[in-house]
Order: sequence, then C-alpha cells, then structure tokens
Amino acid sequence: MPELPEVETVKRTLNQLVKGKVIDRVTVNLARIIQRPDDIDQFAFMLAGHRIEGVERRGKFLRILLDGLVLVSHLRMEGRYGVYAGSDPVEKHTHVIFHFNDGTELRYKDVRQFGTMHLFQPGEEFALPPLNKLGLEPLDPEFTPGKFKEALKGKTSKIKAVLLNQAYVVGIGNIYVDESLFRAGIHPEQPANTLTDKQFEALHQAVVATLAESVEVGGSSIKSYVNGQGEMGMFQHRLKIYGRQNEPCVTCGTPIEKTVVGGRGTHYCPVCQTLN
DNA sequence: AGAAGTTCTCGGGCGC
DNA sequence: TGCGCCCGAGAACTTC
Repeated sequence: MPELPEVETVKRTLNQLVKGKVIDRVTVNLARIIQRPDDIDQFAFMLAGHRIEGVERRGKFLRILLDGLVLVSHLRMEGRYGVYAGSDPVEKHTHVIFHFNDGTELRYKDVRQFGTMHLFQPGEEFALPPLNKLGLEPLDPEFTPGKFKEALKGKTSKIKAVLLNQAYVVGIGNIYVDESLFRAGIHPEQPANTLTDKQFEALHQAVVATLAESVEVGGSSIKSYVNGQGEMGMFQHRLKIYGRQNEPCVTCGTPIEKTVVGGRGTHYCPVCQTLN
C-alpha cells in the first residue's frame, strides 16, 4: 500500500490524533508483527506508561517517538492505523492495540499481516535494522541532482530496480517509480549506469515533483490505503501511467503497455520512454 | 487464477 | 579462488 506520500500523510494525521496520549497498556493479537523485542509480553510491558511525543518518518517507516522509547513501524502492503473509542467494536485484522489512559485506542490493522514493529531506546534505532541501511530522503532539501547521481553511481541494474532499492533513495515504490520514469521519459529497463547527466536531472526532478505533489493531496488510494482518520488520498486521480495499461498515453496517445520488470508490474509508454 | 501499493532470503551466474 | 554484485524466484498472507 504505502509509499512515501502515503506514509507521510499517516505521519501527519497521527501527529494530530495521538500526540500527547499516554499508553495504559498494549494488546498484541498477532505476534509476527512484533520484531523487536522478541517477546511480545516484553514489548507490551515496555510501552505501558509511556507518552507519545510525536511521529516522524524515515523512508516508508514511521518513527513513533515516546518518552524514552522509539517505535519503528512499517506498513508494508496494507498496514493502517486508526484511532477509536475503546467501546468501538474491534474490526477484523486488528493485530495491535495501544490503549490510552483517556479511553481511546490506536489500532493497527493489516489484512496481509506483512507489517512490522521494532521497539528501540531513543537514538539506537538508526544503527540497527531496519533503519540502518537506508538511502537518501528524496524530499530533503539536500537531495540534489548531484547527490542523486552519486548514490546511483556504478549501478548496472535496470533503473526501475535501482529506484525501488531503499538503500540508495528511500520512499519510492511501484506507483511512484512508474510515474517518475514516465515523467522523465526514461524506459524502466535502461541500465542505471547508462543514464546521461540530462536524464539524471530529469529523473531527479520527476521523483521530487511526483512525490511532493502526491503529499500535497494526501497520497494515492488505489485499493485499501486511507490515512489515520480513514480518509482517502486524491493522487490516484492524477496518475498518468500507473494502472493505465491499454489507455492512450497523455502525451502521444500510444496505448500504455504493462510488463514485468524486476518482478513488479510495470507501466510505460513505448514511444515516450525509449531505451538509449 | 493471478495479482496486489513491500521486503527479505536464496541460489546461480558473472566479472575482476 | 574469493568476493561483490546482480538477477530471478520464492517466501511471508489475505482478498477479489
């Protein structure tokens, strides 16, 4: 489900909804979600009594900052958070519940059960998995065309696979990689090390603009994504290539093709995006 | 039936 | 040979 714009939107809504709340206790209904510590009872014990001070984002990860703890959460394909009254019926696929001392609850739901949570002491999370090998933040002001090119230097893999690799640049997933490559006029299978300086600049611009525009409208809701308040994003209406196979390209009218690149469904215009 | 917005691991192959 | 890198396949799971 969520790529950078969706996770950023969840971060913003959670900051509105749960900042300042104090965790009374935690219920874990599905142990595999909790990756650290090993013991789910220990996980719940450690969180009890702690206050949420804010929520931040690193790539596609949320960092829920508490007094004396940091909870790192990844939504993977279909994870979602919501705030409920304690009396609200617990919906199917609710795997973790943070019960607050004001009677409300933050609930984590995840149909496919792929999401993860890791609990750390503040400061140690960046030196350990899963945050220790992440690449550049594309919406950071320091993300320049030069830094972008440097991060991808020498990569012989297909540009689509390289952009999806979170070790180089974070936050780009299957929707935004197809959108960015289309905007930049680059074929998804072009080897990264064959991009010209001009192409690097166009791709840098396309990545930044696509992600920023999506953040502005709350991300893309294709199937299941909603923010922390159950609201859908709007960027799905602005997608030019993702999910538009067989429709005419907005630029040249040629039918958009769908293939598989790097094991992922891939949409591109065979005329506007050429291999060089 | 096969694919879905993610990521990890595995085994095989290549080049230096 | 050994190492690093790359690739594809398969895995995790449920839903439509």
